[in-house]
Amino acid sequence: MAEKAKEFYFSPDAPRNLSMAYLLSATYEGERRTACLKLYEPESRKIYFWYDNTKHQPYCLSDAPIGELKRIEALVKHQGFDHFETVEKFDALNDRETEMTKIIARDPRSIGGRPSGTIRDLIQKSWEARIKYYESYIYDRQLSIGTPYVIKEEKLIPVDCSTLKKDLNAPERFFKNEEKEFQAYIGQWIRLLECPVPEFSRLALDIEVYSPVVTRVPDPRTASESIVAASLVDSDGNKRVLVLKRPGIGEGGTAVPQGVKIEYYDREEDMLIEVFKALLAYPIVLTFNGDSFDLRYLFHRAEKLGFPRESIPIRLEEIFALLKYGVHIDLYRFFLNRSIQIYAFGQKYREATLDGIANAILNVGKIALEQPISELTYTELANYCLRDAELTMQLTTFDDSLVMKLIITIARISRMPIEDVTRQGVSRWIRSMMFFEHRRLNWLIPRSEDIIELKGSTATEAIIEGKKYRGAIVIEPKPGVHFNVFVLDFASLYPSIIKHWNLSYETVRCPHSECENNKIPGTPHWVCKKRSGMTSLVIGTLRDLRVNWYKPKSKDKNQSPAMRSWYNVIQQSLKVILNASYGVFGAEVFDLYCPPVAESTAAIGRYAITETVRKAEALGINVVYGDTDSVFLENPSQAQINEVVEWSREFLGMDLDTDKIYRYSAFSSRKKNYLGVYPSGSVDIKGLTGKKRNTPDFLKIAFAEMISILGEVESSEDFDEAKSRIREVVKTCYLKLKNGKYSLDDLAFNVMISKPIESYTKTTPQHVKAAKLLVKNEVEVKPGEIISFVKTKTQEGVKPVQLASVKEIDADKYMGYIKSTFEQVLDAIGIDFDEITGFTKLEHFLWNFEGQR
DNA sequence: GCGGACTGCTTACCT
DNA sequence: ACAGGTAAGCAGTCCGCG
Repeated sequence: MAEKAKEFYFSPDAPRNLSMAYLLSATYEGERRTACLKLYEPESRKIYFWYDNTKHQPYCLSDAPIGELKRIEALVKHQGFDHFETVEKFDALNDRETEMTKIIARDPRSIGGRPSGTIRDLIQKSWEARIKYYESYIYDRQLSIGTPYVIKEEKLIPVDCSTLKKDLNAPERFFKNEEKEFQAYIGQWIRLLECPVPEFSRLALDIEVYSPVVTRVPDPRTASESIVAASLVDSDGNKRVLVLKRPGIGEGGTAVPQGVKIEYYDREEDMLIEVFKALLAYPIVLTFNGDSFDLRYLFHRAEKLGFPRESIPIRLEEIFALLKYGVHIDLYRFFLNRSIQIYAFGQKYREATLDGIANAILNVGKIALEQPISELTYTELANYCLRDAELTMQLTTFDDSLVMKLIITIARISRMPIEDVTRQGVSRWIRSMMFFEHRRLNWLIPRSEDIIELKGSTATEAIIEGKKYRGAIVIEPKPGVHFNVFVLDFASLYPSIIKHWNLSYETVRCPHSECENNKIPGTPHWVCKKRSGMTSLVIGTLRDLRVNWYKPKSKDKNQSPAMRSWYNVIQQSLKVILNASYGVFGAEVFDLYCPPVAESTAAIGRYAITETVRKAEALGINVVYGDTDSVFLENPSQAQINEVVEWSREFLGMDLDTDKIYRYSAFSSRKKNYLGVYPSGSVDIKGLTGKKRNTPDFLKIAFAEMISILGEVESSEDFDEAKSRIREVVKTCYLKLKNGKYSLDDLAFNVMISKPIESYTKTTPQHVKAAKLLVKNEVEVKPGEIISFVKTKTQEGVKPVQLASVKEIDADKYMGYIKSTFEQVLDAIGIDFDEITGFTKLEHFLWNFEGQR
């Protein structure tokens, strides 16, 4: 077995000379004790390993001089200790140059990679000891993940991307008004971001496992059951399904797609070898939940069947499953990332399941199963398994490989290996980007505890109990209908503030007494006047790039559609990073956590919007609403707008733009709750129940009908007609409800259960009650699932749709919902719900009477 | 023992 | 494991009521 497995394992060491290859990831190679880079060469479509030959070694830093450290016997005798060096670093926190001792080790685990007995533990204070070795390597060598390199005589040399794309030298001319240093810096970013991205040859993998108990998901740690099918779909369109022969199973059902032929195996071992061959044949392997299931199961199953470890091309970590040869991307983890979900895909999908995401993005779902896996015919099993791999692949191929480009772009910005960038959150991306910058400038990376100790905590009080500091302001809406409303907003407010006010962990509450008068409005904090902050520089640059370069280019009709969409990917990636750039400073998990920075940003935001409202009102403009970074102005003249915008640029130093214009907008007295009708008649809806995703479909549909009526309203006179049409909509809806015309699905509330059922200890919300009923009926319920339930007249008051019948529906409860949903809008346009429906007590009686007949 | 006022929990949303 | 602010509905509790 070992021999057979070994024959397909090839050694991908890079040759002495290699033409252009893209750097995808970095790891530590334990046997050779060096950093190892994975490079993708697009011509051969192979991964090559390049091992460090610059004698780079792992290290951490100490503020004690060498002489002092030499006296620590356990340190100099530590088996991982190599030698000391003295280095100069800039200590930004204290604004001084400082001498540090580099404690250089033979292997990374000796520094801090073990629970105990590490070098880190032997010294009083250590710096940069918690950075993974391969990260440290990337930063020290200033490597750009996702960009091309060549190898010449074993040396790794970056390719100048402007030789690949001529106009990459143009940016300096565009940003000619900026300072020289800034121009050069922004130019570097543009060359990094716009460097061409190759097509990546890749494979999607999915496996199916036999399960004796239908309701139990097979456990990958024990891997006690057979893998009965595996599907392999690649980016060239090749599709394979491998199926294990089992007694008593036959073919039957819909045939597998044309061009696909089921490959049968008598022995599971032979099938696994075929899967492993495929894992070694592709530079990138995609799975959906492969970290926790597919690759983990394959690994343990192979071990169980007697495969020697070295013949298994998978490297298991605690939570991740990586590949020895290529790069494994677990799309489940990538799509689960909140920033990706919200900012890159605009909340298109709710549940992070293959079925949920594929349905939302690709309009295709998984194959629905009528029977458990173990009872399917070979053909049914093959089809099912194949679909999963197809969907997994399509999640990276749709829109001209949007997802691959997004991943590469974020990897470029964050300086993170592809494996990490697809598995970690935005706070880790920003951490990595900032650490890279520290090493570029030879700054000491500060210790988190030192930042907290020096900068202290926050000074403002949050409105929400339990929060750390005060956030944004929402301006009280002026209820009613307002025509010709201009919405002005600050282009990326918080990043602009960070740039313009020089905010950074080292500049806020800096050590200079002469800066203390440079106060941040609404706080006791001050900001440095002598040095420019690193965060301010980095985030400011990314902001300028997005606002002044990529966003316009993504809409520029002179660019080809392909280029526009590429600029859009870059613009989106920047947005994801920028949106989180303020929040991370208020998040404990962030290594540069600095509450006064986040607090100051929010405080300046409040200052900016309040002053803007004051200015607008002083000019005689009616401000009808505003939230965080926007003001809604009723029927302003162009001259008035110009004046506010001009004032903002001069007085606040920030760009205020007209974001949108409404023919009219309608507010109730509720904040974050309004509708605005564009001149085209399309309607912008914010926060209204009728649009929320947990609202039953029948209500959403009726609500949409009302909205389309309101979209046709041109002037205040039109409201009379609209009113009577809306009345009909509500009445029809109510009648259909009473007459039982809506199906259970129409009536279902769809609420996500965010925790395991047992952890709802304080209260039992309705969706949890419904979930409990499901569990009672042996339906598994997992966190993150959407529970669909209807309101019933039964004991619990709710029932999951699967178990309910139309007869049990509590129509009165639903009537209350119709009322509250419509009221949010009717309030705003000055119509009373009971008046519009004409529901006098007598009529109520009559409706009920009719409903019963 | 009952119902209204209140608080706290939970979800979904806005920026 | 980016942040805080807001709305809504329901669960559960308190309190008055001869």
